[in-house]
Amino acid sequence: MRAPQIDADTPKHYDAPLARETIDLLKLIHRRNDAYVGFYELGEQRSGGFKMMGAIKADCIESHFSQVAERVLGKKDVYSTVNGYWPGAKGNGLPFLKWMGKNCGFLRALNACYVDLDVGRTMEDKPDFPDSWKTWREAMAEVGQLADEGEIPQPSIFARSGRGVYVFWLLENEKGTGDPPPAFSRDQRRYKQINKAFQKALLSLAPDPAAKDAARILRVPNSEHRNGQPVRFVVQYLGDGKPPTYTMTELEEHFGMQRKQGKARRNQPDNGGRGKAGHIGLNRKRATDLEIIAKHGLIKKGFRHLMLRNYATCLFVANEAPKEVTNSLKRMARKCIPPYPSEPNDTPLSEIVNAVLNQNGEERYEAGKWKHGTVCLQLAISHTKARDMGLQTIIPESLRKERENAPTEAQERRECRRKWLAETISSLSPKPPLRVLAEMANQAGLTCTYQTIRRDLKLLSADSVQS
DNA sequence: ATACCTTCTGTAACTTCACA
DNA sequence: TGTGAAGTTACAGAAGGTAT
Repeated sequence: MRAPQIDADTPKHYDAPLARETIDLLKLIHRRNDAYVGFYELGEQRSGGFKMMGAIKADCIESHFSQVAERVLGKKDVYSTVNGYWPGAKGNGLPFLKWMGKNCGFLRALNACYVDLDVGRTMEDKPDFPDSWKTWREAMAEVGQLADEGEIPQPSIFARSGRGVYVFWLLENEKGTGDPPPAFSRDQRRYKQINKAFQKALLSLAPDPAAKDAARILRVPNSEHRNGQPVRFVVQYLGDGKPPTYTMTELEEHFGMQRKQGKARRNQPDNGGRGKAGHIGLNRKRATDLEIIAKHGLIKKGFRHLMLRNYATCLFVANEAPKEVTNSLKRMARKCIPPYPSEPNDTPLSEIVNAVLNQNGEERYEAGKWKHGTVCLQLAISHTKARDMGLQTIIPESLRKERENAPTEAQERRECRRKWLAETISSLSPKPPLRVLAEMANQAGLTCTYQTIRRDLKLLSADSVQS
């Protein structure tokens, strides 16, 4: 077994083979090079909370584990982050940090889903939870059995946490690069749901219901529980000599989880939010809208040059290749009324493309600041016209307001349910009990519980008193 | 970009009531 | 006094919105 690479002047007061194994395990979990793994220890008093030992950049674990090794290997109550963190702008790129923010806002990579099985308890510890009296060996065997039966995906890593058991399922992104997925807030939501599904599937093994968040820290491999028991990780190598990895979609599909499609959030990057991705998304939409507008013959003399330039800018910002920008611009020019160019002094299309391609960042930023409402006025796109054409973003102010104020899915569902309820109770006397009404609503396809029916009835009666 | 707030709904435990 | 049905309440969690 190779010894870990450590600084020559670092005193070696820890077990080298153990360090080697710990480094390998940490590297297996923390695969995104620019994300950080944080190490924490409990203060003298248990109530003292967690104290930061430091954080290591994932691709520097090999060279910098020595910075924490002495305080981790064989030591009691030391923890590390399951997932990878962004260290803040100041620390970004440094191999080792003394301090790093630890909350879900700083997460960068979702390395692994996990469950924490609170087994290994005694009858005296947990008299009401017989499941928790199982030993760690029994728990691991039962998890393995469930995986073999296909109830849960095969775990990537089992770990004896000193008393109970951790089980990990390594994650990979949807791109197939093998890196873990990013940790945007929507991904963190999915992550929690998947961890919850694992808990549900392992309900007979006393899963800790609180341990499902992405910001969690768990005991470091080869450290010790405060009871003196070692923390040992075991990787499950399958047929190809690697532990299994999963995309979040695969895990969601395994558990039959349906992704909720709520009303899109304003700040989602692909929906015109801030940042580079937001610009790309917005300009894609703008380009699509301009294509629709051109198809309807609304780009007329006087605004052709302006709109063609706008269109080229959109395509360019949306990362289209220069050749594609030129081709698309030619297609759009043919749809103008009359087709562009039509006069001898009309700027050639190639010049429009070049002007856009040669803009510097600031000029491009300024060029992108055109107002959708103004364009609608210029091209005579009315509220109804914009709606009928199915435009997404180049729409008059009035339509934007209307869309902003449109009811959410939940509001629409509620209105529908209340209407049904008002009609139903007016035809029934006496009023059926809440639970019966809820059952009737469910049969009518209006899924809800009796508490919801109760609230609806309360509001309906308040409305009738007012009117 | 983020934390914080509001709204909506479900879960679960509780209270109230009628009736034997 | 026990039982079950019905109503009430607290709280959690997710979605969505907003202020900074």
